[in-house]
Amino acid sequence: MHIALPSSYVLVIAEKPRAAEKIARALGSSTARKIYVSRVPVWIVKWMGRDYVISSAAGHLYTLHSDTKGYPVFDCRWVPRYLVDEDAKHTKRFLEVLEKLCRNAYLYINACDYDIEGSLIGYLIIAFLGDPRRAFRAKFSSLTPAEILNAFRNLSRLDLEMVEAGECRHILDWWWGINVSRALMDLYAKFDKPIVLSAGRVQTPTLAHAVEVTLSRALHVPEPLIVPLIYVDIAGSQYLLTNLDEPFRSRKEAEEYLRLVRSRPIATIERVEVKEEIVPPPPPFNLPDLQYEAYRIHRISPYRTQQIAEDLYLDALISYPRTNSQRLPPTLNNRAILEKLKRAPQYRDLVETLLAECRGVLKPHNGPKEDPAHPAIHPTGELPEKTLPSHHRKIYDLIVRRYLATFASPARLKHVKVFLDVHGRRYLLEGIWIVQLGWYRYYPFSKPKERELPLNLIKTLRTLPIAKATLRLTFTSPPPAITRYSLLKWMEEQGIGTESTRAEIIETLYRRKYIVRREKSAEASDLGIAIVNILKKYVPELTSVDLTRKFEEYLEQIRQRRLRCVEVLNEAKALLTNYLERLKSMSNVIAKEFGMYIESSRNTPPCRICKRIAYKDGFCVFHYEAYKRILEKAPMWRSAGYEWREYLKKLVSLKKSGRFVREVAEYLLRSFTTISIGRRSL
DNA sequence: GCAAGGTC
Repeated sequence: MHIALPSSYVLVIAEKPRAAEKIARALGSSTARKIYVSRVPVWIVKWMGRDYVISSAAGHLYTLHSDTKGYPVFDCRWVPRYLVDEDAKHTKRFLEVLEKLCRNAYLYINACDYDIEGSLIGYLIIAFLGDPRRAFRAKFSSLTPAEILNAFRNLSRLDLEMVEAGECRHILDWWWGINVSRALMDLYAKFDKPIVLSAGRVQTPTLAHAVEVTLSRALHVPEPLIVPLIYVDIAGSQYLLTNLDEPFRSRKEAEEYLRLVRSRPIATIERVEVKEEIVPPPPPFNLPDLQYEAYRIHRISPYRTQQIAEDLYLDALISYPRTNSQRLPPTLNNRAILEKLKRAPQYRDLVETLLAECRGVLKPHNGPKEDPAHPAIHPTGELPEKTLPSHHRKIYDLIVRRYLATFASPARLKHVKVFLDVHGRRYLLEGIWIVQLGWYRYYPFSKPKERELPLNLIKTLRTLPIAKATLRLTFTSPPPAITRYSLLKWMEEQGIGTESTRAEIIETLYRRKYIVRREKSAEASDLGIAIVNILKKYVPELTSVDLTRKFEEYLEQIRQRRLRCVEVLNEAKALLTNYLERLKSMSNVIAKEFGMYIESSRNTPPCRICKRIAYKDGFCVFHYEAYKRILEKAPMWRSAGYEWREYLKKLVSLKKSGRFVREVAEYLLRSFTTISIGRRSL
């Protein structure tokens, strides 16, 4: 059936099709009619006696662009995205439909998400295709009918302060990012054959963090630690105690302690703690929680998880995944979803147990995080038509189980902690029981490992006999290696990037080969280290999260009309021009600096160990730093019983030694051998 | 080609 548009109407512009639908249903309830124009959904409703046409963008339909080559470049302007972005072809349809709809509209309402980006997305459409003088803003913080109706009954004027702040943010990011990226590529081309490089307000601080972790691992000199291993005997079984005090650094002291323990092998019970813990069921998933669990349990990267969740969503198996909400709305028919899930053999028993357990009362254990547009991720109850690929199946299973678990009863644990004293040092013996399985039945990935202790017997005792006491030599560990997930978490903690961009920005760092896989984890590459060190020296702002903080302050001032965008831009332009001129004038020096960090057979003079430029004492920056640290820690190792040569050998064999440390230790051993053989031959 | 930000 063909439905004609009214001859004149109020045009409502939402940010995305799903929001348009919510608005249409709120205003028009059952009378809302939907048509498709070029596959873009357009809703027609009558509300308060007026005709409304409701359609949507698909995120940003315009982007900043400049035709100017080289740098500095500041002349970017808004252009339709599909013209300059191969991956944005679909935005053409949306833009053309809005262009048509704008022609017969007598009023425009910007009903995009009520945030800085939404204000800008809607404004640009109205400014380019409609008329801002006949436009209003609808402000709602959730897409519930009540909020939407309230927003439309109380329309605001266009929020031009928000628009100005949004545009300012876009331009600042573009100026900093494009200019510094171009400068880097230019400089690199003087060192080696040209490659694509980039830098930006979010990616560069993240890379700087990756570099810091990588270097502190690669330069890690393990320190020897001596830990007493004490086994107590309880009713014929042996239990290893956990050390609560610092390990010994000196072998002599540790051996004295051991002699003391063996001379009187008794542990005194200081205190026995018994605690019941009630573990509430988890909230349903939002996207970050799902990404965290997928990585923790299946080692699936955050980016991949997001892609898989989108696939599952497009297959109608789960709800919209790009949500920050940990809440299931009361309107959701959980009963119906569970009944449908029951058709899957692997969930039938679980669902039946759950329904029996909660006697049909399905109350989700909602979390605190909310999202204006979407509920928490949940299965729709639809079942896959064919077998899902392995990773898809794992993600789907996580979502289903987490959804079931959120309705289940709490789990109950019993913790027992026995605090002991052995000759002045403190130890712990721990037991844990699952008293009631609760939600772990549905979501076993969080179930703790049980460890039983003869508690009743322990309660009657004041001492425990020591069955065995020895010393174990261990070594300090480097910080854990970076992973896609640890970077994502770091960005979240720092408050840089957004929900939908973080995972992608991390992929950019891998694509540029700034971060590379190494064994099971990842590390910053020489290229990544070079970029960070060079930018730290010449464009320091870009390597720290402070730039984001500065932007945030500026934008807030613009929103309060205490500052104008043009003032902020003038300041940024002056600063950047200065930096870029310096980079240009120093280009020969900087080209050489790449050789400090990146191995190349053309580097002269080379390091004694690798093909970087020698920096000091014949070593490159990294091997020199490692050499310095090895010398610093030598006394500590001597007191643990290692003379110089044994120390170096141990550094070579230890897995915990940093890469540069091991290479220097190998080198020192090698040159030591060469010298002694040389002498003998004399 | 280069940013970061929306969403498909």
